[in-house]
Amino acid sequence: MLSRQFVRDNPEAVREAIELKGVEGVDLDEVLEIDAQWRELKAEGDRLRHERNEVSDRIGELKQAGEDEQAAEAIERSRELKAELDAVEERADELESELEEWLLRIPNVPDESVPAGDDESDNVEDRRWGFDDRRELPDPVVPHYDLGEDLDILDFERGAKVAGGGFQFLKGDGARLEYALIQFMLDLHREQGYTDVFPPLPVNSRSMQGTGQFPKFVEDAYRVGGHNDEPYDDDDLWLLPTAEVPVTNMYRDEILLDDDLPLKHVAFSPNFRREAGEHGTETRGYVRVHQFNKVELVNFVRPEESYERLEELVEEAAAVLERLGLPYRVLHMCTGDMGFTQAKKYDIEVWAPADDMPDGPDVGGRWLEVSSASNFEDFQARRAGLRYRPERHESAEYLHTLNASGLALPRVVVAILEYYQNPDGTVTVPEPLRPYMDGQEVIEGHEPVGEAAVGAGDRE
RNA sequence: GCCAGGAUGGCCGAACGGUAAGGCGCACGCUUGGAGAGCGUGUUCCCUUACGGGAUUCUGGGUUCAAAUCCCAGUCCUGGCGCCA
Repeated sequence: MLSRQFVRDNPEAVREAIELKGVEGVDLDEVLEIDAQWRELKAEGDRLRHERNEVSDRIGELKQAGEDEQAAEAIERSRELKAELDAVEERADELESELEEWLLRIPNVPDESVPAGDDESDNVEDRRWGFDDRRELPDPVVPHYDLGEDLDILDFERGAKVAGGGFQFLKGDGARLEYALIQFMLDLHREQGYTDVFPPLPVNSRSMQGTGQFPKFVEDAYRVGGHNDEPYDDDDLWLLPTAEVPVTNMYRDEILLDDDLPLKHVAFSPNFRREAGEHGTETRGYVRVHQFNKVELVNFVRPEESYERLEELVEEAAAVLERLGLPYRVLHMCTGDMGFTQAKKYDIEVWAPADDMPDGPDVGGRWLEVSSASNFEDFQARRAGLRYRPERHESAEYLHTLNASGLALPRVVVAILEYYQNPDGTVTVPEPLRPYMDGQEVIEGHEPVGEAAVGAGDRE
């Protein structure tokens, strides 16, 4: 949320941000008008209340002095003032809550360093890593969704049976690979100075609003009880779409010490997203699912340090791919492709070589986003009441929040299954993961269970 | 889930219908040879160019001319009982 002061003082910058980010239904002129009216009523209310306070003081004094007649007059005057005041303040409160509603729907303003652009085609590639000395790959590379079923380590059909489309089982070495990745990532980030947090998985509405998911993106969330269309209040529960929500809200309405900053938390959690209307070959398999695991990095920093921290944050997330030897690129997101809450954002995309996509790299395959590193400046901090005290005697200020995935597990699994694939249909386990898999070097797959085994031709 | 008690500034803590004591911490100033102690001022949010004003005792309602104080509902905390992987 932007401050009222900022919106008042920089209407053009706000107008531009609304347009760039394609936010509809926000009439800035009306917002400014409401703000002006509210301030007027506020001044009038303050004046009336001041007078009433004076009268009230006098009643106390008169009563003490035993001047009952004069006290009765003053009480009468106080009654009149109260009636006037109620009318003015009721209207002022209405305007103020309208104003708050609007402010929650106004997007963050992009930082000056963000490249201008309309959509994803205008994003600027920052750098590529790992393509010069890449592995020799089988031809063709089998897509992860086929290979995963061949090896019987990914099972989408049974996931759909048990929970619905978009849910899956990881089995045997598939599950172990996932666990290994989680432990590996947590260990790496701990080396980078992160403190572990394992968050609650349901979060209340207030938390979803604090990080900026609500009110705009209610339809993407899984609600615990009740329908998403039904009205909700601050206490209703939702399954977290990312650990960013509980971890950023962890210090909500608190004041941190200057010494606490920068505060770096790493959180592992499953994530739940409805992904309404997202289907097709680009999302086939383990690429866009309703439940997935993610290791999330959340930073709380002093405002003057947030942009430097963002650069470091990208490195911290990318380090996962470098240790695993997976080629990737970093994209500088343009103004038109940034989300509602971000002031600046980088995407890290890993290379998945199997499915050639038009916007993939020249060597074939496609890019899969595994992390977004974002600086929210004080946008989330203001929504969530996250402050710190720069100097001990000074008043508290909003701090800056940042986060990045470090990383989203499924797409890393996809990249491993495709990039570390061998011609015989096995998958080499990247070296750094072996210690987490009892030294296992190769994933060779499993015998299928049930009648599927007959189809595989492995039984007499 | 039931019963009882509780929630006051950065922290502790008083006031229990008449408009928020006091202490600690922190900052600045005075004082001092220096340090400490002492004294003074300040230490939440909003409106206002300013002067100044308003709000704020967990949250939301209610009673009253007036609510930290009385009543109702809720949230959270503590203790006891119950249940439980």
